[in-house]
Amino acid sequence: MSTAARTQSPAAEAWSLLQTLMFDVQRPRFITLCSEFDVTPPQLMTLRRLDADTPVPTSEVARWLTCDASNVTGIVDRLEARGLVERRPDPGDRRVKMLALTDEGVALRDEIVRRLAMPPEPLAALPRADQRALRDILRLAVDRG
Amino acid sequence: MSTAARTQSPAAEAWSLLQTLMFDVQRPRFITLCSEFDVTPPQLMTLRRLDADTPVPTSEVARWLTCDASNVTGIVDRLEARGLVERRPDPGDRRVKMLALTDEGVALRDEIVRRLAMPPEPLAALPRADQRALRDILRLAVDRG
DNA sequence: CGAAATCGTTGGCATTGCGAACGAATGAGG
DNA sequence: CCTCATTCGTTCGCAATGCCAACGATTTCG
Repeated sequence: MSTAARTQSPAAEAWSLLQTLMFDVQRPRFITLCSEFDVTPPQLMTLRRLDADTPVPTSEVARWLTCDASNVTGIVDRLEARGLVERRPDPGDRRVKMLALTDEGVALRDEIVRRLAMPPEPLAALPRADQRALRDILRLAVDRG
Repeated sequence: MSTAARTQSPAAEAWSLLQTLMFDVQRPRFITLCSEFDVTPPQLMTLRRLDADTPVPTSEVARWLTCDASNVTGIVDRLEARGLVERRPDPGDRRVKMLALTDEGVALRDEIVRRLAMPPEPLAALPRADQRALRDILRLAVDRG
Protein backbone atom coordinates (compact mmCIF):
# COMPACT_ATOMS: atom_id res chain seq x y z
CA MET A 1 0.00 0.00 0.00
CA SER A 2 1.45 3.33 -1.06
CA THR A 3 1.61 6.32 1.24
CA ALA A 4 -0.45 8.38 -1.19
CA ALA A 5 -3.31 5.90 -1.21
CA ARG A 6 -3.34 5.63 2.56
CA THR A 7 -3.66 9.35 3.07
CA GLN A 8 -6.42 9.85 0.49
CA SER A 9 -10.06 8.81 0.49
CA PRO A 10 -11.15 5.20 0.94
CA ALA A 11 -12.18 5.29 -2.72
CA ALA A 12 -8.55 5.97 -3.67
CA GLU A 13 -7.34 3.06 -1.59
CA ALA A 14 -9.98 0.79 -3.07
CA TRP A 15 -9.01 1.94 -6.54
CA SER A 16 -5.34 1.17 -5.94
CA LEU A 17 -6.24 -2.32 -4.76
CA LEU A 18 -8.46 -2.74 -7.78
CA GLN A 19 -5.58 -1.87 -10.07
CA THR A 20 -3.33 -4.34 -8.32
CA LEU A 21 -5.99 -6.99 -8.87
CA MET A 22 -6.35 -6.14 -12.57
CA PHE A 23 -2.72 -5.45 -13.50
CA ASP A 24 -1.01 -8.14 -11.47
CA VAL A 25 -3.64 -10.88 -11.28
CA GLN A 26 -6.07 -10.54 -14.16
CA ARG A 27 -3.67 -9.52 -16.92
CA PRO A 28 -1.84 -12.87 -17.09
CA ARG A 29 -5.20 -14.64 -17.19
CA PHE A 30 -6.42 -12.38 -19.99
CA ILE A 31 -3.28 -12.89 -22.10
CA THR A 32 -3.48 -16.66 -21.61
CA LEU A 33 -7.14 -16.66 -22.59
CA CYS A 34 -6.36 -14.80 -25.81
CA SER A 35 -3.75 -17.31 -26.94
CA GLU A 36 -5.99 -20.21 -25.94
CA PHE A 37 -8.68 -19.01 -28.35
CA ASP A 38 -6.10 -17.84 -30.89
CA VAL A 39 -7.28 -14.23 -30.86
CA THR A 40 -5.41 -11.02 -30.09
CA PRO A 41 -6.49 -8.74 -27.21
CA PRO A 42 -8.30 -6.19 -29.43
CA GLN A 43 -9.96 -9.04 -31.33
CA LEU A 44 -11.21 -10.48 -28.05
CA MET A 45 -12.46 -7.08 -26.86
CA THR A 46 -14.37 -6.75 -30.14
CA LEU A 47 -15.91 -10.22 -30.07
CA ARG A 48 -16.87 -9.76 -26.45
CA ARG A 49 -19.23 -6.88 -27.21
CA LEU A 50 -20.51 -7.75 -30.68
CA ASP A 51 -23.79 -9.55 -31.25
CA ALA A 52 -25.68 -11.20 -34.10
CA ASP A 53 -29.01 -9.40 -33.70
CA THR A 54 -27.91 -5.81 -33.11
CA PRO A 55 -25.25 -4.73 -35.66
CA VAL A 56 -23.13 -1.72 -34.73
CA PRO A 57 -21.24 0.68 -37.02
CA THR A 58 -17.46 0.44 -37.29
CA SER A 59 -17.07 3.77 -35.51
CA GLU A 60 -18.80 2.34 -32.44
CA VAL A 61 -16.25 -0.50 -32.21
CA ALA A 62 -13.48 2.12 -32.45
CA ARG A 63 -15.00 3.80 -29.39
CA TRP A 64 -15.09 0.45 -27.56
CA LEU A 65 -11.39 -0.07 -28.25
CA THR A 66 -10.45 3.56 -27.60
CA CYS A 67 -8.55 3.66 -30.86
CA ASP A 68 -8.65 5.16 -34.33
CA ALA A 69 -11.26 3.84 -36.76
CA SER A 70 -8.49 2.84 -39.17
CA ASN A 71 -7.35 0.14 -36.72
CA VAL A 72 -10.79 -1.47 -36.71
CA THR A 73 -10.54 -2.16 -40.43
CA GLY A 74 -7.71 -4.65 -40.00
CA ILE A 75 -9.11 -6.19 -36.84
CA VAL A 76 -12.48 -6.84 -38.47
CA ASP A 77 -10.75 -8.02 -41.65
CA ARG A 78 -9.17 -10.90 -39.74
CA LEU A 79 -12.27 -11.76 -37.75
CA GLU A 80 -14.26 -11.74 -41.00
CA ALA A 81 -11.65 -13.96 -42.70
CA ARG A 82 -12.20 -16.49 -39.90
CA GLY A 83 -15.95 -16.37 -40.44
CA LEU A 84 -16.68 -14.89 -37.03
CA VAL A 85 -17.91 -11.43 -38.07
CA GLU A 86 -19.69 -10.04 -41.11
CA ARG A 87 -20.02 -6.55 -42.57
CA ARG A 88 -23.55 -5.54 -43.49
CA PRO A 89 -24.73 -2.43 -45.30
CA ASP A 90 -26.64 0.18 -43.33
CA PRO A 91 -29.98 0.76 -45.10
CA GLY A 92 -30.08 4.32 -43.82
CA ASP A 93 -26.53 5.42 -44.76
CA ARG A 94 -24.52 3.76 -47.51
CA ARG A 95 -21.22 5.02 -46.08
CA VAL A 96 -21.68 2.98 -42.92
CA LYS A 97 -20.67 -0.68 -42.47
CA MET A 98 -22.61 -2.45 -39.75
CA LEU A 99 -20.75 -5.22 -37.88
CA ALA A 100 -22.41 -8.36 -36.52
CA LEU A 101 -21.39 -11.82 -35.35
CA THR A 102 -22.00 -14.90 -37.45
CA ASP A 103 -23.41 -18.04 -35.82
CA GLU A 104 -19.86 -19.28 -35.41
CA GLY A 105 -18.90 -15.92 -33.93
CA VAL A 106 -21.71 -16.15 -31.39
CA ALA A 107 -20.53 -19.61 -30.34
CA LEU A 108 -16.97 -18.40 -29.82
CA ARG A 109 -18.09 -15.23 -28.04
CA ASP A 110 -20.26 -17.24 -25.64
CA GLU A 111 -17.35 -19.50 -24.79
CA ILE A 112 -15.04 -16.52 -24.26
CA VAL A 113 -17.57 -14.67 -22.11
CA ARG A 114 -18.11 -17.79 -20.05
CA ARG A 115 -14.39 -18.08 -19.38
CA LEU A 116 -14.02 -14.36 -18.66
CA ALA A 117 -16.83 -14.57 -16.12
CA MET A 118 -15.02 -17.11 -13.97
CA PRO A 119 -13.84 -15.13 -10.93
CA PRO A 120 -10.11 -15.25 -10.13
CA GLU A 121 -8.90 -17.05 -7.05
CA PRO A 122 -8.55 -13.97 -4.79
CA LEU A 123 -12.24 -13.19 -5.31
CA ALA A 124 -13.51 -16.76 -5.22
CA ALA A 125 -11.69 -17.32 -1.94
CA LEU A 126 -13.51 -14.47 -0.16
CA PRO A 127 -16.10 -15.29 2.49
CA ARG A 128 -19.59 -15.51 1.01
CA ALA A 129 -20.80 -12.45 2.90
CA ASP A 130 -17.92 -10.37 1.52
CA GLN A 131 -18.68 -11.60 -1.99
CA ARG A 132 -22.26 -10.39 -1.65
CA ALA A 133 -21.21 -7.05 -0.19
CA LEU A 134 -18.69 -6.57 -2.98
CA ARG A 135 -21.31 -7.39 -5.60
CA ASP A 136 -23.83 -4.96 -4.12
CA ILE A 137 -21.38 -2.07 -3.86
CA LEU A 138 -20.06 -2.57 -7.39
CA ARG A 139 -23.57 -2.79 -8.77
CA LEU A 140 -24.33 0.53 -7.13
CA ALA A 141 -21.21 2.08 -8.63
CA VAL A 142 -21.73 0.71 -12.15
CA ASP A 143 -25.40 1.69 -12.23
CA ARG A 144 -24.44 5.31 -11.65
CA GLY A 145 -21.94 5.47 -14.52
CA MET B 1 -16.96 -26.83 -6.00
CA SER B 2 -18.29 -27.32 -9.54
CA THR B 3 -17.80 -24.77 -12.27
CA ALA B 4 -21.55 -24.24 -12.56
CA ALA B 5 -21.91 -23.46 -8.89
CA ARG B 6 -18.97 -21.09 -8.94
CA THR B 7 -20.31 -19.08 -11.87
CA GLN B 8 -23.56 -18.55 -9.97
CA SER B 9 -21.80 -17.29 -6.86
CA PRO B 10 -21.84 -13.64 -5.77
CA ALA B 11 -18.13 -13.60 -6.60
CA ALA B 12 -18.99 -14.25 -10.25
CA GLU B 13 -21.49 -11.39 -10.29
CA ALA B 14 -19.00 -9.09 -8.60
CA TRP B 15 -16.38 -10.14 -11.10
CA SER B 16 -18.61 -9.33 -14.06
CA LEU B 17 -19.27 -5.88 -12.63
CA LEU B 18 -15.56 -5.44 -12.04
CA GLN B 19 -14.82 -6.23 -15.67
CA THR B 20 -17.41 -3.73 -16.82
CA LEU B 21 -15.72 -1.14 -14.64
CA MET B 22 -12.25 -1.95 -15.95
CA PHE B 23 -13.05 -2.47 -19.64
CA ASP B 24 -15.53 0.37 -20.08
CA VAL B 25 -14.23 2.92 -17.57
CA GLN B 26 -10.57 2.32 -16.81
CA ARG B 27 -9.38 1.46 -20.29
CA PRO B 28 -10.17 4.83 -21.91
CA ARG B 29 -8.58 6.56 -18.93
CA PHE B 30 -5.50 4.37 -19.17
CA ILE B 31 -5.05 4.98 -22.91
CA THR B 32 -5.49 8.71 -22.43
CA LEU B 33 -2.95 8.73 -19.61
CA CYS B 34 -0.40 6.96 -21.80
CA SER B 35 -0.63 9.52 -24.59
CA GLU B 36 -0.57 12.37 -22.05
CA PHE B 37 2.83 11.20 -20.78
CA ASP B 38 3.96 10.12 -24.26
CA VAL B 39 4.53 6.50 -23.28
CA THR B 40 3.07 3.28 -24.67
CA PRO B 41 1.02 0.92 -22.47
CA PRO B 42 3.86 -1.59 -21.89
CA GLN B 43 6.25 1.29 -21.20
CA LEU B 44 3.85 2.63 -18.57
CA MET B 45 3.40 -0.81 -17.01
CA THR B 46 7.20 -1.08 -16.78
CA LEU B 47 7.76 2.38 -15.29
CA ARG B 48 4.94 1.80 -12.81
CA ARG B 49 6.74 -1.08 -11.12
CA LEU B 50 10.39 -0.13 -11.50
CA ASP B 51 12.34 1.65 -8.79
CA ALA B 52 15.71 3.33 -8.32
CA ASP B 53 16.87 1.49 -5.22
CA THR B 54 15.93 -2.10 -6.02
CA PRO B 55 17.04 -3.07 -9.56
CA VAL B 56 15.33 -6.09 -11.11
CA PRO B 57 16.58 -8.39 -13.88
CA THR B 58 15.11 -8.12 -17.37
CA SER B 59 13.42 -11.49 -16.98
CA GLU B 60 11.42 -10.16 -14.04
CA VAL B 61 10.02 -7.31 -16.14
CA ALA B 62 9.04 -9.87 -18.77
CA ARG B 63 7.03 -11.65 -16.09
CA TRP B 64 5.36 -8.37 -15.11
CA LEU B 65 4.31 -7.78 -18.71
CA THR B 66 3.35 -11.43 -19.33
CA CYS B 67 5.42 -11.43 -22.51
CA ASP B 68 8.60 -12.84 -24.00
CA ALA B 69 11.90 -11.45 -22.75
CA SER B 70 12.78 -10.37 -26.29
CA ASN B 71 10.05 -7.73 -26.13
CA VAL B 72 11.55 -6.15 -23.04
CA THR B 73 14.74 -5.36 -24.92
CA GLY B 74 13.04 -2.86 -27.22
CA ILE B 75 10.82 -1.41 -24.51
CA VAL B 76 13.77 -0.75 -22.20
CA ASP B 77 15.83 0.52 -25.15
CA ARG B 78 13.36 3.36 -25.65
CA LEU B 79 12.97 4.15 -21.96
CA GLU B 80 16.74 4.21 -21.65
CA ALA B 81 17.06 6.49 -24.68
CA ARG B 82 14.76 8.94 -22.87
CA GLY B 83 16.92 8.79 -19.77
CA LEU B 84 14.22 7.20 -17.61
CA VAL B 85 15.77 3.78 -17.06
CA GLU B 86 19.32 2.45 -16.86
CA ARG B 87 20.83 -1.00 -17.31
CA ARG B 88 23.27 -2.03 -14.59
CA PRO B 89 25.48 -5.10 -14.40
CA ASP B 90 24.64 -7.78 -11.86
CA PRO B 91 27.75 -8.35 -9.69
CA GLY B 92 26.73 -11.95 -9.12
CA ASP B 93 25.99 -12.98 -12.73
CA ARG B 94 27.52 -11.22 -15.71
CA ARG B 95 24.79 -12.47 -18.06
CA VAL B 96 22.11 -10.53 -16.20
CA LYS B 97 21.17 -6.88 -16.80
CA MET B 98 19.56 -5.21 -13.80
CA LEU B 99 17.00 -2.49 -14.56
CA ALA B 100 16.46 0.59 -12.40
CA LEU B 101 14.89 4.04 -12.70
CA THR B 102 17.00 7.17 -13.04
CA ASP B 103 16.09 10.24 -10.98
CA GLU B 104 14.12 11.52 -13.94
CA GLY B 105 12.44 8.12 -14.21
CA VAL B 106 11.42 8.27 -10.56
CA ALA B 107 9.87 11.71 -11.06
CA LEU B 108 7.85 10.52 -14.05
CA ARG B 109 6.81 7.31 -12.32
CA ASP B 110 5.61 9.21 -9.26
CA GLU B 111 3.51 11.50 -11.43
CA ILE B 112 2.05 8.55 -13.34
CA VAL B 113 1.29 6.60 -10.16
CA ARG B 114 -0.36 9.68 -8.67
CA ARG B 115 -2.62 10.01 -11.70
CA LEU B 116 -3.39 6.29 -11.80
CA ALA B 117 -4.43 6.40 -8.15
CA MET B 118 -7.16 8.95 -8.76
CA PRO B 119 -10.41 6.97 -8.46
CA PRO B 120 -12.85 7.15 -11.39
CA GLU B 121 -16.21 8.85 -11.01
CA PRO B 122 -18.30 5.70 -10.33
CA LEU B 123 -16.10 4.91 -7.32
CA ALA B 124 -15.64 8.46 -6.05
CA ALA B 125 -19.41 8.96 -6.11
CA LEU B 126 -20.07 6.05 -3.75
CA PRO B 127 -21.19 6.78 -0.18
CA ARG B 128 -18.24 6.97 2.19
CA ALA B 129 -19.31 3.85 4.07
CA ASP B 130 -19.41 1.86 0.84
CA GLN B 131 -15.97 3.15 -0.12
CA ARG B 132 -14.57 1.86 3.17
CA ALA B 133 -16.33 -1.48 2.85
CA LEU B 134 -15.05 -1.87 -0.71
CA ARG B 135 -11.52 -1.02 0.40
CA ASP B 136 -11.59 -3.53 3.26
CA ILE B 137 -12.94 -6.38 1.14
CA LEU B 138 -10.45 -5.78 -1.67
CA ARG B 139 -7.58 -5.56 0.78
CA LEU B 140 -8.61 -8.93 2.14
CA ALA B 141 -8.73 -10.41 -1.35
CA VAL B 142 -5.40 -8.96 -2.51
CA ASP B 143 -3.57 -9.94 0.67
CA ARG B 144 -4.47 -13.56 0.06
CA GLY B 145 -3.11 -13.64 -3.49
C1' DC C 1 -26.60 22.89 -57.06
C1' DG C 2 -22.10 23.30 -54.74
C1' DA C 3 -19.25 23.14 -50.51
C1' DA C 4 -18.31 21.12 -46.20
C1' DA C 5 -18.51 17.26 -43.27
C1' DT C 6 -18.64 12.22 -42.32
C1' DC C 7 -17.56 7.16 -42.93
C1' DG C 8 -14.61 3.44 -43.75
C1' DT C 9 -10.45 2.32 -46.06
C1' DT C 10 -5.60 2.65 -47.50
C1' DG C 11 -0.81 3.93 -47.02
C1' DG C 12 3.47 4.83 -44.38
C1' DC C 13 5.78 4.45 -40.20
C1' DA C 14 6.67 3.13 -35.17
C1' DT C 15 5.92 -0.18 -31.43
C1' DT C 16 4.95 -4.48 -29.59
C1' DG C 17 3.90 -9.53 -29.91
C1' DC C 18 6.09 -14.23 -30.91
C1' DG C 19 9.48 -17.87 -32.16
C1' DA C 20 14.07 -19.21 -33.54
C1' DA C 21 18.77 -18.53 -33.25
C1' DC C 22 22.87 -16.46 -31.35
C1' DG C 23 27.14 -15.11 -28.25
C1' DA C 24 28.32 -14.80 -23.54
C1' DA C 25 28.30 -16.69 -19.24
C1' DT C 26 27.08 -20.05 -15.74
C1' DG C 27 26.48 -24.64 -13.79
C1' DA C 28 26.69 -29.80 -13.65
C1' DG C 29 29.11 -34.14 -14.26
C1' DG C 30 33.05 -36.53 -15.22
C1' DC D 1 40.07 -28.77 -14.74
C1' DC D 2 37.10 -29.87 -19.01
C1' DT D 3 33.27 -30.75 -21.60
C1' DC D 4 28.36 -29.94 -22.24
C1' DA D 5 23.85 -28.51 -21.25
C1' DT D 6 21.42 -24.51 -19.53
C1' DT D 7 20.41 -19.75 -18.83
C1' DC D 8 20.35 -14.64 -19.97
C1' DG D 9 19.72 -10.94 -22.88
C1' DT D 10 19.81 -9.75 -27.59
C1' DT D 11 18.92 -9.93 -32.62
C1' DC D 12 16.23 -11.23 -36.57
C1' DG D 13 11.99 -11.98 -39.32
C1' DC D 14 7.27 -11.74 -39.35
C1' DA D 15 2.34 -10.63 -37.91
C1' DA D 16 -0.72 -7.43 -35.66
C1' DT D 17 -1.81 -3.17 -33.75
C1' DG D 18 -1.18 2.02 -32.94
C1' DC D 19 -1.33 6.82 -35.12
C1' DC D 20 -1.76 10.19 -38.77
C1' DA D 21 -2.71 11.92 -43.37
C1' DA D 22 -5.10 11.32 -47.44
C1' DC D 23 -8.64 9.37 -50.30
C1' DG D 24 -13.22 7.92 -52.67
C1' DA D 25 -18.00 7.55 -51.64
C1' DT D 26 -21.65 9.46 -49.52
C1' DT D 27 -24.44 12.58 -46.90
C1' DT D 28 -25.65 17.10 -45.18
C1' DC D 29 -25.68 21.95 -45.13
C1' DG D 30 -25.94 26.52 -47.25
